[in-house]
Amino acid sequence: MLFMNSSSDTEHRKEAIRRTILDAARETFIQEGYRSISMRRLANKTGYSVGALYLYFTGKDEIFDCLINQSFQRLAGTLAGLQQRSVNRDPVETLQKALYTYVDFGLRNSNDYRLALLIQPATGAVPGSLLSVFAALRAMVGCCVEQGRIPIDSEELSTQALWAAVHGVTSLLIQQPAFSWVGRERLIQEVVGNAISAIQNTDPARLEEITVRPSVA
Amino acid sequence: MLFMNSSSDTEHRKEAIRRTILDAARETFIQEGYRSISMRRLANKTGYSVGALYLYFTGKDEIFDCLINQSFQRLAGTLAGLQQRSVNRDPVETLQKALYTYVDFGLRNSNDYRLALLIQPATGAVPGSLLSVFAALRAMVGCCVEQGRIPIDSEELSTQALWAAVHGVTSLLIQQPAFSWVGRERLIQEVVGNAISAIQNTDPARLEEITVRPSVA
Amino acid sequence: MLFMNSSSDTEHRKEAIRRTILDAARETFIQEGYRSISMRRLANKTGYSVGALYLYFTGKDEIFDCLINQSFQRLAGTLAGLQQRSVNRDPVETLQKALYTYVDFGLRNSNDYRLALLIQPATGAVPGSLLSVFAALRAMVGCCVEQGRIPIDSEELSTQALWAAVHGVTSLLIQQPAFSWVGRERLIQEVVGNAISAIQNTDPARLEEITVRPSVA
Amino acid sequence: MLFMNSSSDTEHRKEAIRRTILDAARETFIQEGYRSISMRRLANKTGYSVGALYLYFTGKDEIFDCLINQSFQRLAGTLAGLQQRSVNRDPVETLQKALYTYVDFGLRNSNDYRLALLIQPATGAVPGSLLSVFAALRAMVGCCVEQGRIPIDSEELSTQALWAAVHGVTSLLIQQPAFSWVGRERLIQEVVGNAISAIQNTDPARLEEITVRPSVA
DNA sequence: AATGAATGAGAGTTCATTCAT
DNA sequence: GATGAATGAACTCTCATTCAT
Repeated sequence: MLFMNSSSDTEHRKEAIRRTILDAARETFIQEGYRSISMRRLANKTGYSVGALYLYFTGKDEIFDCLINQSFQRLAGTLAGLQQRSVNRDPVETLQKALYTYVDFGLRNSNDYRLALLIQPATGAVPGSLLSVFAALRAMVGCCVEQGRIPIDSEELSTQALWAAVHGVTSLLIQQPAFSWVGRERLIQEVVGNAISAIQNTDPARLEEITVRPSVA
Repeated sequence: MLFMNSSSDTEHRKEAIRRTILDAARETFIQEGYRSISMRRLANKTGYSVGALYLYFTGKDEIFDCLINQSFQRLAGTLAGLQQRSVNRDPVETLQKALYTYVDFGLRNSNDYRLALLIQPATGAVPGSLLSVFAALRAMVGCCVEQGRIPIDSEELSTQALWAAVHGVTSLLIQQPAFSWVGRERLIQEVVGNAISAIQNTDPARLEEITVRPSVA
Repeated sequence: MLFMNSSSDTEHRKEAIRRTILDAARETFIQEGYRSISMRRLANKTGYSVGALYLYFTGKDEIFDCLINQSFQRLAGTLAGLQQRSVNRDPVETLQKALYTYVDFGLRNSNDYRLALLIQPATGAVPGSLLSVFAALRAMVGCCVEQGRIPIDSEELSTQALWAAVHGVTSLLIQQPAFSWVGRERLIQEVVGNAISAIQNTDPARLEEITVRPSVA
Repeated sequence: MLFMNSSSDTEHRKEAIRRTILDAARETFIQEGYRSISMRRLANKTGYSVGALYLYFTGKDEIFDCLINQSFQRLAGTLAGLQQRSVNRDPVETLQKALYTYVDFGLRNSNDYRLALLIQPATGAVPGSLLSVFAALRAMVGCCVEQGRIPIDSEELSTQALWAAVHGVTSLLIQQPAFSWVGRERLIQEVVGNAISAIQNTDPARLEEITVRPSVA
């Protein structure tokens, strides 16, 4: 009886320490920029020795991956919750809310966002948590399609276009804070509004009209 | 008389060598990725000694800045030329061409694009060449406004929204090549098309409708 | 009465666990080479914790020493058995068999052989098990002397020369597998044959003839 | 004129420093055993910084390789000189001298010898300088064959057997200095004498007689 | 003007060993 | 008796930068 939960306890303790380390990593990261996270610095911040970090993570990469996944899983969860709570509401409005949520999330967790989307990933694979975020968006677009608010067959395309729109404004605001933006809010509203209204009118036929594709030397 | 131009000559020589170094840097950069550029490697490529690089540049950062500026000045120039050559054409169509040009440029010079817009700039200042690119876009939008194709007073806002749109699709395609995009071309056309049609309909009044702004915990 | 054997039991248990650990060590050792044995890896293989290893061994060195001794005790035992079973046979032939056995043993247990004889021993002492192997060889040479097949008084010298011969071919074949050996078997037969025939003719007088001893600068 | 030799001078200087570093490496190696050569320690010994070592060598491996090659090239050179100077002498006597020289070399440069032949080489390739040593021995054996002192067609086999013999005694004396050897000189003479006399009598037919090849469980 | 030499700091990672529990 | 946690020192190697010549 006494030891029944021992392995479970161990797991819990281990997980708790992993969280501690990740929190410190995130903080260091926010304070000093992504450049400054070295295993040694992280060890100092956490109070652990360098070697101890390797007891909880296989290496630096895993720490980075965990940071990113934590963040984006939170976003994906928020988006999923949003959809569940809005089951009888206007799906387009819900989608719009989701886009705002996405941008807000990026701006509030700009370091994670940078880490996940702006820094060349070592591996070419798309992080699972990012796919979850995309999937959540796509599910919302799917609702709109079901209710006839978005042309059929454009579900994937429209979702990708929406992603591009919100990512564009989010990353520009993060990476170029010194630019003379017309108010952040106003720009965000413009971009989100444009994206939402555009996909509602997406007409495959229209695409055919555009034949001009310039080249750059 | 004999030495009158000496300082000018010196300047010319200096500038020529700077160009030589930058060319080698760009090439190395393209071949091996921005991560692998070290001053030593760059010295080997150019044939100069490591120390010599510091005679022409204050350090690694300046070399990077120059690379970026060179690239974006080229883009800005291309866009300006586009406008000049399209003086009697439909300004919206010209603008559309410009957006495609922007995306193409980013995809073709993905290393430069990454360096300029996706990697945290050491200094907060926006590079001048990037401002030039933006200014070129804005000039085109201005033409549209002049001809009544875009609502008055939304010039700055619309340009920023356009930038966000093209930057969004460009950077996603660059950074997430492994994602299962619906064809690149199709996505680009969708995004550009959406952005163009959206700004034509931008209605300040519409913005007021949107009052919902969610928060993320 | 109840506890009389407790210390003996304890000893038995301890010894059993030591054997378990050594077996795992040997296996790891064979699979991954001596370089890769770390206490952590060994702990994983055995299922024990790292700390537990230190309850049964004073440290890594003792584990290595035990491994070596185990192996060479096995060889010494094999050689002794060989002699016992060959009590009425030609002692020279038995000796020859023993030499082949030695080489075979080295090649088949190359990791142990490397560990014992090719890697600088931490302590200067000759491992006891190695002395046993030598003693077994020497006993066989002694038989040959007794039966007049080898000149008297050269027993120790001859045994050492034999050892040198078999060790030479064994270690070269182990350490330089890439060398273009005339077939392994052929070389072994040549070396063993040479050694056997040479000691039969060892003539102390002959040694005196050799007076030339060159020096290397 | 002034700069004509500049690259040559540079090369000379570089080579000189390489030698300095190698000397220090050899010394450290001799004093503290092969285990203790780390780049840091070597840097301390030489007075250079760690990074500086990498200006002259590509890494630790190259330093090791150079140490080994230096030594064995010296041995190969000595052997070659021996043969040249003994052009009209008894080739067997010259060969005998060479074997003594080999053993002496190993004992006097025991660290190099250990490095080259007793420590598992990282790469499977046989070092070139070791091949040179073998080639020198083989040339001498070839002389003996030419003069009818050694049976024809056994040249390669005999040379390998000789190598095994001298390597055996050399490495045993190096690795087991605490063993109760009958005097070093006496053992060496026995082994070399045996080897020399044995190859003179090598008879392919004899090999056929030996059919017994035991196995070890 | 130009260089080769040199450096110190820092990177990620692994290790044998200890010890409170 | 046994463990999980932790450490500190060690490892090889790379870097941007400086400076005497």
